[in-house]
Amino acid sequence: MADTDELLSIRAAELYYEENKTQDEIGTVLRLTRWKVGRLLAQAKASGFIRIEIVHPRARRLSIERRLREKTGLTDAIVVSSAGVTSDEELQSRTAQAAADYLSGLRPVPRTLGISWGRTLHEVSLHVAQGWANGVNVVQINGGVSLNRRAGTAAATAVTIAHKASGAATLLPSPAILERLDTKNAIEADRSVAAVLNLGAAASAYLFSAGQADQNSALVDSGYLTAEQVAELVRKGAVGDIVGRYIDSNGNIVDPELDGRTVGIQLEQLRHAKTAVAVIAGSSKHAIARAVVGSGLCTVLVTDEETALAVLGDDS
Amino acid sequence: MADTDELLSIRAAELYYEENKTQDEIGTVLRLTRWKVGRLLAQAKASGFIRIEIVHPRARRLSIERRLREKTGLTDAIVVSSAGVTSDEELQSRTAQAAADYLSGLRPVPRTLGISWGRTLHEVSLHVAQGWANGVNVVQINGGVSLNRRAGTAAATAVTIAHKASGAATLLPSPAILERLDTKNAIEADRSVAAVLNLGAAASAYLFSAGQADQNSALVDSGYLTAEQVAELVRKGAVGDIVGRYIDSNGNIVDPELDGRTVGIQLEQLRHAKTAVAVIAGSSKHAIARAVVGSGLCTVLVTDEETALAVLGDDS
DNA sequence: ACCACGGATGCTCAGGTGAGCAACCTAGAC
DNA sequence: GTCTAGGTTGCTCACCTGAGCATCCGTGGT
Repeated sequence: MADTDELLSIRAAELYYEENKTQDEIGTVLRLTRWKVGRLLAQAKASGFIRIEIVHPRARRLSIERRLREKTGLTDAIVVSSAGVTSDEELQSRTAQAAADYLSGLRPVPRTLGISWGRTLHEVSLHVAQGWANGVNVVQINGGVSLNRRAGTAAATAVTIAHKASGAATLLPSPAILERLDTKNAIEADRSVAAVLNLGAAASAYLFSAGQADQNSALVDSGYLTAEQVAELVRKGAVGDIVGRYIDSNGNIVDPELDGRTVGIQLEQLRHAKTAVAVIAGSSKHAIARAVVGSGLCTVLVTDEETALAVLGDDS
Repeated sequence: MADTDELLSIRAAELYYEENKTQDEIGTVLRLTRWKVGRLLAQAKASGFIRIEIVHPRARRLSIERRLREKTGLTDAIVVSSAGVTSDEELQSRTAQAAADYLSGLRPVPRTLGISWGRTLHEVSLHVAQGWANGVNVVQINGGVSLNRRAGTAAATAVTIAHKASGAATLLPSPAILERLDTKNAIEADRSVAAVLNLGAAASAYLFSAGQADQNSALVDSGYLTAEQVAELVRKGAVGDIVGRYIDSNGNIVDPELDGRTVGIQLEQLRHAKTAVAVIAGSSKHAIARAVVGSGLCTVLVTDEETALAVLGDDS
């Protein structure tokens, strides 16, 4: 009987959703009362046989967003749907788009926006709409100018976002990581650098991404670290980096010595920020995303469906 | 504007389908009238952004079935959904189940049912429900006893189906293909074989599957043909076989000489049958399915979603 | 044989929703 | 400036649908 009912509920669902017949008509076809049909349909839904997906690059998963807000202490969460996505690139592009959208809608509009740099942030900058705000100044919060492969990408990111909001960009004229601690101290003490760091520390909102801890990291790519150094960090528990600083799954600095040579905003400053938007997408970044959210390094997370589920601990 | 509307329709769809809010509530959230929301929703549906799938082993694709009936001359078509299917085996199992279901519901109940043999048909026999009919006699319509690897599978298929309908099974005591034409003529002339062939020719319904033309064919497996012979048939245009006879994409016999040595029902007899049910599933059988349906070799097709679309010519 | 009980069934009724229609903008032609 | 055609908007109304409720039925206990 339960078996018959299950089969019937499937037949009813086919007629209802595929052929869009009315429950009454289905009743006639299957020789049931329309109330029975309604109950079968409800049963089919409850059993999870009916899957409704919104297939669109801009589609979001509100239910996952809600769960994220509730389970973690996030102020807000944006989760893009991965329905119909085939490549990781597409997923990252969708997420970048969503981050750009979120930035445009951010209220109050930040007077100063602190940003990091990287592939993700650059893509966000491209998706931001012209005139998304009026007079937002953008300041880089971690070092890294001009060493990376396509020189100027980091600068372009900040400039583009600022320009599209009729604001000015302030670049941080320093490498991301210095080889010697005293060099780092010296450069931080330099007036031009210190001013930018202070500006960054006082930003009204932050937008940053994260890197996974492996040889594909942007820091390796840019020549600040070697693949071996990253492997060593992983051995010490690193799951990835944000603003150039490697953290473990609890959000703690993995290598204080290395961190001491890293120029940019302190994690504690991010942790105490009113608005810190992390944009993290892709299957390789589940661990770092979990660490960032779990240790309160951001107040807003923009991510993809799978990463969001990983953060929630819903994956196997 | 069109862009804004598209985005709005996605937002509306999220709230409607994921959060199941009412159109009125959505109107309040998005600052729209409820009619506008209704139109956005309709637009989202029309644009194909809303995908509703019924995820269940017994789910069918009624819309494809209808198109098949309309576009081809089929009396009936059963198309199982491939939503959530990962392996070809699962797809074939679902299709076999559907064929068994169809057989049970076939009206008028056939007094004599002619069947072929093979992996697919065997699986159908397992899925047929005990007592699916009362007093249906089953007769094999093509040769092939006991030569195949697991001897007796062909016989078991017929016996099982007959037994479950409280009927008797009549086996065709002959190889599928003979090496010499005169041996074939002699065996056909033998009274015990001729009687079965006549019985098969007079069956009130037929149920058969199809094989693809490659080295994985059941006929190769059973030792009736070598892989080289099949390759030669393919060179001549063969796309697969039904009841042991290889046909090209137009449904014509590929090799009349070989066909002359094949024991079993003639294709013309199938073509003129009132009820001929073909069960064909799996990605490797798209071509043969198209040939069978296109040349009127069956009146009913039981298949999977992808194969059905291939038959309709919807694939690239 | 009788009764109590849980689950299924059919119904009422209050919303929710889509089709169809009139009013209204808007943009271009003259 | 005026007019017209096409598209959009807000609305009515009839229909569809889900929640809640009374009833029925079969089962197991006494």
